[in-house]
Amino acid sequence: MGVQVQSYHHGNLKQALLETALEHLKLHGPDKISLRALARDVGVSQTAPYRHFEDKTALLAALAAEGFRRLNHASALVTSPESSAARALQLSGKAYIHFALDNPELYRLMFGPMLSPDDDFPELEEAGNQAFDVIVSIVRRGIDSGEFVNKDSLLVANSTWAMVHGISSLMLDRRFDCVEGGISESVLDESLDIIMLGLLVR
Amino acid sequence: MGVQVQSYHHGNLKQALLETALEHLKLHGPDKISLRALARDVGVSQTAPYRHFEDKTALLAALAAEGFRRLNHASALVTSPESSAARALQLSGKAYIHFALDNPELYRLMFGPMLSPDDDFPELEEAGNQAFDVIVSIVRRGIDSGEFVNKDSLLVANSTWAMVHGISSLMLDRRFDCVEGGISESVLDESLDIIMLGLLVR
DNA sequence: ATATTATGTTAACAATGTTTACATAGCAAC
DNA sequence: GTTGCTATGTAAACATTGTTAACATAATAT
Repeated sequence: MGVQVQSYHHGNLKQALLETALEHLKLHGPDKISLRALARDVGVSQTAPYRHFEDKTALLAALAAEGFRRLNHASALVTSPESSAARALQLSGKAYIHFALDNPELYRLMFGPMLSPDDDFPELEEAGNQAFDVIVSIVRRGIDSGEFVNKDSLLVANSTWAMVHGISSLMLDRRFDCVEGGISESVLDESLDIIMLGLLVR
Repeated sequence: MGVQVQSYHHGNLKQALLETALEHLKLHGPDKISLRALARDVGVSQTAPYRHFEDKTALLAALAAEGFRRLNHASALVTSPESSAARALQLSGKAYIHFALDNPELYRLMFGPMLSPDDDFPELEEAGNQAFDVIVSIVRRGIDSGEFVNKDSLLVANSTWAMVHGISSLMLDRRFDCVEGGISESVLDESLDIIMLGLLVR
């Protein structure tokens, strides 16, 4: 027996903090996250988090980085190298938007004002860049294969990301018409079609 | 002479609070705004704001509404009924993005997580809708004149807004490549061209 | 075994949002 | 004009938060 009732050292506090923070994010917005509340939930003193995160902001940044990694994963999963670039972009975009709608508060944290682009969080920056790279590589493939217009691939990727992020963001704010309490796949498809039309060679 | 040194009643506290709040927004992010600091700056007790705003959130909502009104103004100003819808949309979009870049923290407040779409602020909602209407009316004109594809005008307007908002948001987060310390007009034009290409009848 | 480092705790501080009770001004009715 | 009513302001207090400083304990290396 000898169940480990209480040990002075938690053992995996950093991870535990991030996980409960993700839980809290599902309930309230990112601005409502409190270090002390996290510590309470994990069952540790209120200053313990400071052994693992310099700041509250640092914890939020780690959270956002995890968000980008998951977004990454979600949008990269659906693409297969066999399909056309256009189809890959469409599927990837839909997966992206669905991720945002499924994790609204996490997404708001990732792009919200709690994390200023001025402060320096390499982990966050890299995860964000990788999310962008998913789009870039599909766009490059489309340009190389002649499917897409022959414009600067970074510009095209940026525009594509802007479109997908814009739809996600407006939908989260209920400023993009969608079916009450859900999302209409056809609306999504048609919106994505509009940007794709600007990309395709005619 | 009898200069009015101190009067128990401020006279125009609500407006004064909003104005200094806009000042504070230029310096720090929306999450850094403090009711007490505003009261201090205006020279009034820390609880006086509660006579004019139920909440801190209510003040932020009023601020965001003012932001939408200004955005509105900025993006509607540049459109003239004589020009083509395509040109109007391009100019209006550029004005929109410039507004976002000129008022980064205000824009972040307008779309940030401090204001949940769940809570009810009629003033904010109306101002936001009017911003949308600017786009809708241009899109309608383009569809009616045969310039734009004959799709549902709300869908097209939504997509257009998504594009413009996406560009703005990514640029504010420095996730959209642009000239260091400024914005490249040509990048902006080309990005907007891409969405426009999807709209134009071919 | 001992020293060092990593990790956790307690106590304290200043700042904030908010509520309650009280004070004063402006104004309308009599 | 006095009397009340309402709008607007103040003061005091509370709970909560982020953060720091000083101390305690565990894990680890020497």
